[in-house]
Amino acid sequence: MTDHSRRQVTLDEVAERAGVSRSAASRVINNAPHVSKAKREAVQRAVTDLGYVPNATARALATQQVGAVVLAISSDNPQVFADPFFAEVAVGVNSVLEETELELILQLATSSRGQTRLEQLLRTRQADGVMLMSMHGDDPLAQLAEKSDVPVVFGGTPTNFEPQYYVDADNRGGARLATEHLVATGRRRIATITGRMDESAGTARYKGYQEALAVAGLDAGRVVYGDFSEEGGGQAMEQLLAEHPDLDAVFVASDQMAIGAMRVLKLAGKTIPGDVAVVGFNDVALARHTEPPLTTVAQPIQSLGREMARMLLALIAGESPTPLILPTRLVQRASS
Amino acid sequence: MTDHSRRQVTLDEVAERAGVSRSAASRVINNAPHVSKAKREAVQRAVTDLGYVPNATARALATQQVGAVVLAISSDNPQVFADPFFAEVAVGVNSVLEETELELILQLATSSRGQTRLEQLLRTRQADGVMLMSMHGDDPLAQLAEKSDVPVVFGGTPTNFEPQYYVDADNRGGARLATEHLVATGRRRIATITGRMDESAGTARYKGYQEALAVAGLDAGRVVYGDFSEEGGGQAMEQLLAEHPDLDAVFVASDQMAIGAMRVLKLAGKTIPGDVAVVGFNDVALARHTEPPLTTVAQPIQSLGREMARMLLALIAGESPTPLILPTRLVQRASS
DNA sequence: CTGAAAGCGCTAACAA
DNA sequence: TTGTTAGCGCTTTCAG
Repeated sequence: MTDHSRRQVTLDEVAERAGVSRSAASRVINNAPHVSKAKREAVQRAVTDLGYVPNATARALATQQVGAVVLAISSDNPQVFADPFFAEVAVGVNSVLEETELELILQLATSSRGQTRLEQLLRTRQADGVMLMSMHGDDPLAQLAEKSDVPVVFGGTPTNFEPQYYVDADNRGGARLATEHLVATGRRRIATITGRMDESAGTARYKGYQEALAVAGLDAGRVVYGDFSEEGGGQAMEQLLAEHPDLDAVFVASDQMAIGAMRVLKLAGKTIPGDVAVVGFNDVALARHTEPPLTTVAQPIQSLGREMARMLLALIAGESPTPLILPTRLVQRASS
Repeated sequence: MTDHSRRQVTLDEVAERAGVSRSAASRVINNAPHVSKAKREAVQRAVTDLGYVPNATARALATQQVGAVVLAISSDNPQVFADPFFAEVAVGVNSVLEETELELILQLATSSRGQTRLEQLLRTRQADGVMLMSMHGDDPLAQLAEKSDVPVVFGGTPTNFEPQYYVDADNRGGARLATEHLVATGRRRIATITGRMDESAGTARYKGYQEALAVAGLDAGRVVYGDFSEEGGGQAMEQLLAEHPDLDAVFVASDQMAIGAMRVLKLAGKTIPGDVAVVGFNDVALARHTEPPLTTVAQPIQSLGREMARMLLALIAGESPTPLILPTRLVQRASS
């Protein structure tokens, strides 16, 4: 390896080596026009000879563009990251950013410190754009982001307003799919355990459930409100069993909750899917391994990340992309 | 589209508003000494009045410090991120960085583009420090990082050399723990399914297994080499069963593989842990939910991230921290 | 097509 | 304790 790595090679050095002015060198680097072929080649040679790499900071200062975008995850609960969801989104985002010169800055806003930083970032434009995944519905940061001067795209939709630019999974459609499947397989007394109703994923899935039952002309009254946790899913199932002992199926708004629910169901002596069919949501890795394996709704998580990044790029380029809703699909396994 | 430009409040404006020189203002901002109380307060007032936030880019250019560190994950396989491991490390890292002014840049180096960028970064100091998790042993990037001018701390250890600064989980100790547990519960014909031997986690866990058996005076010859995947775990178990039908326990170097192995074991009519005891490694969420629940070795993943970040901070501050090996612990469940 | 010169916003050495 | 003065490395008018 060449040992030019000691001190940084500057543009001036390149220019001198190539025997041209700094501006000419600059033009070549940014392949701008108005440079003779001869000079262009001389500069290129100097660049490889010297191992020149432009100083991103200086460039950022001169162009007033940071060269970095932020993936911000705002949540009141650091626990959410135990979920592979986050990682997969990041992979998707990264895959499209890799094609550009942009860096990816990660901003987990769980503590108040983290939130303050995100706020400042939004106010002072320390990034060229922000992708914000807000894990609870009425996040003040979400509002602030929407008003910000910095281009922002949302992952998922806040509950209290509809952002201008977002990409979301089709939670409602997925829930409808799941419930329709239950109807199609002969179930008639279909209950649901909802997610947190302060998250749009929670409300949307509940709506999907209602819609499907309305279309089928079935009663949508067997409802217990859950919290997305395994623990909570179990409790909800107990309550459901007590209030509606006749149920023959349950659509559970997350796999975690479904796992808890299945445990309770088995404890109560119910067979799955014989007595009660169960469908979950998310298709986490665990779903394949439950007893019986869990029918569930899969979301295109990596695509979500990818599309968020693409949308942000478009925004930065001055375009006006339209919001996106990505399709979900039913994954049938033995529990229904 | 909305006009995303807005002028930023500069230090000069603050200085003027406060009626002091720019250097005085600067000193206050960085709370340096040599400023009279009166001026200090005047500046502070101006700052809040104007809503001044320093321009990080300009500061970076002037100080020659980027104000950001990189968490780089180098792997030939984008799939590794499906693992929550990555997310948890990031959370740990973030938690300590949150206490500082440093940003966290994520660099997933799976594609050659990503690797090139990481290389450039290492060569040209576009970050104040790098945390490198290298997922396969003889990663050329690892060598490059070690030679780099930029402070680097490794997560896990490469197979082909020992870096100066690293934090790793005690894979060897964990494997020994697991195997000793098997010995202590009366098993005598203990097999192992190893991980990939081009990853240090793979070789270290294999060594731990060997050590424990050597100490116990038992035969350590029932070995099949695996690849950390569920699929591979199943195949390895088949081979093991064919070659060593007398085995009464198996230490499997990852939970994923253990799950595959348990499936094969059951198919072969073996009871767990009656006929064959099984112990895994990692304590993934799934381990709690297998049938029977999987005894496994837990690693302190978040701590790993936290300690990496702390070590990097120390390095940046000019200290010489010592490498760290974090303890693992046995989580006993029904499979052993 | 080419190069000189004026910044981008901040820090830091040096005088005063 | 103050303020003045150079830069940090790059981009970008603006004349030539």
